[in-house]
Parts: sequence; structure tokens; C-alpha cells
Amino acid sequence: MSPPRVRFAPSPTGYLHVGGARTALFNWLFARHTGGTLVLRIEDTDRERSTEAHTRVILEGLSWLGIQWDEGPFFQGEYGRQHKADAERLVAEGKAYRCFCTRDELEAQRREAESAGRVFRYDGRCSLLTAEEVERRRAAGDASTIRFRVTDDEIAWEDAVHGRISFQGRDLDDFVILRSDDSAIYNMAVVSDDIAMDITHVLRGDDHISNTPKQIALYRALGHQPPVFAHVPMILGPDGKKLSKRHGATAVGDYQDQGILAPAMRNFLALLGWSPGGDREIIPEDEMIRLFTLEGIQKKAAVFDGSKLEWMNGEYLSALPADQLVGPVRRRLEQIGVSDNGRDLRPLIDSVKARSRTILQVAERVAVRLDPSRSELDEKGQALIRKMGPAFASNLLLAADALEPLRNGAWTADRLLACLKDLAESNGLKLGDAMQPIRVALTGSTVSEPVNELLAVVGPERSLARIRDVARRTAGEPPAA
RNA sequence: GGCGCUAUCGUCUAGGGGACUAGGACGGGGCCCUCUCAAGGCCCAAACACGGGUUCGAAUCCCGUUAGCGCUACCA
Repeated sequence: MSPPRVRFAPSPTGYLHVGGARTALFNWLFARHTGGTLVLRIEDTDRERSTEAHTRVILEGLSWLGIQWDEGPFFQGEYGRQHKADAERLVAEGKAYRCFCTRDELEAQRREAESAGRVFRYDGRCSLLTAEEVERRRAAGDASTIRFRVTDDEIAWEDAVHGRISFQGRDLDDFVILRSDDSAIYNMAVVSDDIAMDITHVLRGDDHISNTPKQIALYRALGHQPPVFAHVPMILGPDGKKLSKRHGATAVGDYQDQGILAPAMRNFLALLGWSPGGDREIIPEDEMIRLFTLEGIQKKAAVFDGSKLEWMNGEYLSALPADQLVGPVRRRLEQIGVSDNGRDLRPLIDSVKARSRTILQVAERVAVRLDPSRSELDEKGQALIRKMGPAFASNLLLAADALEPLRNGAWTADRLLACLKDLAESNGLKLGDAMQPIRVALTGSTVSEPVNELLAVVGPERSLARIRDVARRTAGEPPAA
């Protein structure tokens, strides 16, 4: 059997949605796993809503996620002649027919059916037209569409994720395949293109299940073997409804902006609706490709859980060498207007990345270490100052004096720790009472890397200046109640 | 309404008739470690939608019910 050919076919009517991104990811994983080919096709036949900007954003999103396509991008809009030719061929073979019903007439029929409590299905009246009548009306310039003639047989297929799915032909009506302006309707265009591109496996959202019988009927009418269909489940918001704008971030670009790492996003998305079996959570790209199978795809829709994404991102962040974080962190620093003064950011990144979950957090914390005066006192920091009372400022001053001698050349994490321990001991302080005020002074918060390491990355000048500054400004605090 | 799909902890999932006292992960809670936090270690709470079958035996197979979702355009 020749290697599979799959495709990802987004319409450029919006940004790259996480659902679309996951569909693309599954196609890519399948292609890589099987040694097949991934074709990218932009379905831009909806002229009203498609834009080049959207196309570009979608392509960038895919690239960011590390999804490379092997062929394309092709633009469906360029294949209009083929779509039309296929539709007309079906008419010539009697498998489709010209329909002269206008939208208004159709609308009236629909309303009538509904008020009678019936389901509206096109009754096929135009299929009764004689060849002469059709010719006469076309010659007269009457607009017409082409409708596909659906037979009553059962249409079934073995879906790679759902198993056997079947529809009855009589539940379908004769659907339009070519508009009166000669452009193809989605189902026609897709089938025509998938045939032309030799697509062997169609992996797409399961909201397309009800399109599938129509498409299979078209394949058969066109004399082609339908591909294997694999309908992947939808992604839902926390309320169980289809994920949409009102659930917050839904575009992959949003996550990129929030400081999510591409490998984390990819890992998270892969596990939404697919499982290699067993307990795997963090799965590197090559493993993922090796383990990916259609059988591992879930039937059930999955809820997008942002907190798990963040956790996973934190895992990737901690594991990533600081080297690879310098670029993104520097970009973010520029965005928030912080200069790195030409400093090597790696030690700073190393000291904060284990405690961070996004690049944004890393950058924020690096910024504070670059310039402690940027820190903002948070609630816990305020609570500590209240609790310690005058001791907060006086311990700070004590520390500054003790640390002063290390200023020239001895400002290392080891020496700083030893010095702080001595300080606590000789003044009868608990280690925490010596350390915490420094932490708060430098970061505004009671949470950070070990204080000696913090001091080391901030450096002697800024540390000492900041400690004394904060000591001076808090010296007037009232004693604890 | 019609047609279709789906149903295991709050969430993502493991599970393919006995290995199930239903496992893991996120999130939540507790303890240990500890200058704080994170990490790490240990522990706790938390699920097979319901009802019928089939079977010696059912989370697993079948049927029904219920619920959720999708589609039902000269949109894609």
C-alpha cells in the first residue's frame, strides 16, 4: 500500500482556532507516523469572509507549533473550474440536475413545511424537468443551481475513530453542489479537491460526520473510492459547549502571546482527544510521532482545561535550557520596556524559571531582578511588614551592613548564605527573620528563589541600594498590634 | 422536530469479560523537606449516567432510557 496522503484544510475566515490546530496536529502526526504526506489546502471559497491576513496568521500558527506541511498551501479558489467541470459531468451522466428554484421559492417551501410540522427536504421538483424545458429556461437566462440526485440506499462507512456509521439515503435531500454563480458548494469542492489531490485519509472534526454521507455519494458518482474517514471529537469550553470566543483565548496566537511554549501547546493539544494508552503525560515530539495511531483517538469531546496547559508549560519551562529562553524573554522585556543593560540573561532566567509557568512570568521576574525598584509589594509582602513591625526595617539595615564587605569580589551565593547565617546567629535571629525582609525588599513578595541566590543574581550594587532604600521607607511603620 | 455522534473522578484519561478495593495526570486538601515558594516525596477526598439483558462472571458485549453535543443553507 502506498503511503497515506492527508490534508489540513482550514478556511481563512478567522484565526487558527485551537480545535483547528489540533486537527492539523493529528494530520501531521499521522503523516509523520506513517511516512505519508501532509497537504495544506486553504479553503477560501467563501469570498465574503476569507482574507489574506487570516491565511497568514494560520500559516504562522502552524509553523509556530512545528507542524510542517509537505505540499501546498493550495488555494481552493483556484480550482473552481475543476469543481464546475465535475458538477457538470454529473449532470451529463444524469447523477445531478439543474434546479431553477429561487431562494425565495425555497424559503416559501421551507416555511410551509415547518408550519405543517414537517421537516423540510427539497422535493426534487426540478429533477422532473425535461431536457427541452431545461434548455429553454437556460436560454432564457433563468438562474439555476446544480443539485445532486440522492438515491435511497444506505450509505455507511467504517470510521477510523467511531467504527461503523450509517445514514439512510432517504434522510438526505437532493443537495446543491453548484451555485447559480457556478461556484461549488463546500461538499462538492472538498470531494473534487480530495480526489484531485489523491487524499487517502480524511481526519477532521466530527461536526463533519453529517456531511460525510453526501461526500461519499459524490465520490461514488464521480467513480472514485472514498478515502478513510477519521472524525476527531470536538473541543469544548468549561461549560461543555463548543469552544468559542466567549470562553476567552481560543486562537493559538493568544497562547503564544500569553507565554506558552510551542512544544507544551503541542503536547497538551495532542493529549486532548488522543492517548497513547497508559500514563504518559509529557511526550517529546519524536515519541509522539512514534506512538500516534488513529485507534488512540478518543470518541468523546474534550473540555479544554487551561490549568493543565499551564502546568504542562511549567514543566517544559523548567526543562528547557536558559539559552533557548533568552530570545523570547528578551522580546517580552522589550515589550514591557525593560532594558537588560547588556547583561547575560541566562543566570537570571535560571533562577526564576523553575517557579514560573509562562514566559511572561519569567520575563516579569527577570525584570525585577534586573531592577528591584520595579517590584510591587504584594499582599503577603505587606502582611509580613505589618507582622514584623520595626524589626523589618532594622533587620534589613543589619543585613545591609553585614553584606557590605562582600561587595567587592565575594558576592557569591555561597558566601552570601554563610554571611546571612552568621548574621542571624550573632544577632539571635531566626534565619527566616533575616531572610524574608530581604526577599520582600528585593521582590515585593514573600516568594522567590533562595535569598542568597536572589542576592547573587541581583548583584551587590542594586541589592544593597534597594535594601537600604526599603529600610528607610519602612522605618516609620507602626509596631505590630 | 428529523438524522447522527457521545457517555469512567470537577477536567484530561487508563481500561478491549476475571489482573478493579477502577490506575495515572491536572486541579483541591494534608504532611515531610525548608529562609519563602516551586520542585520532589508521602497521604487524602473524588468516577464506571440509569434500567434491562448476555455470561459462572461486566466499566468492558447487546438493547432501551436519559442527558449532552453536532448537522439539518445557493456557509465552510
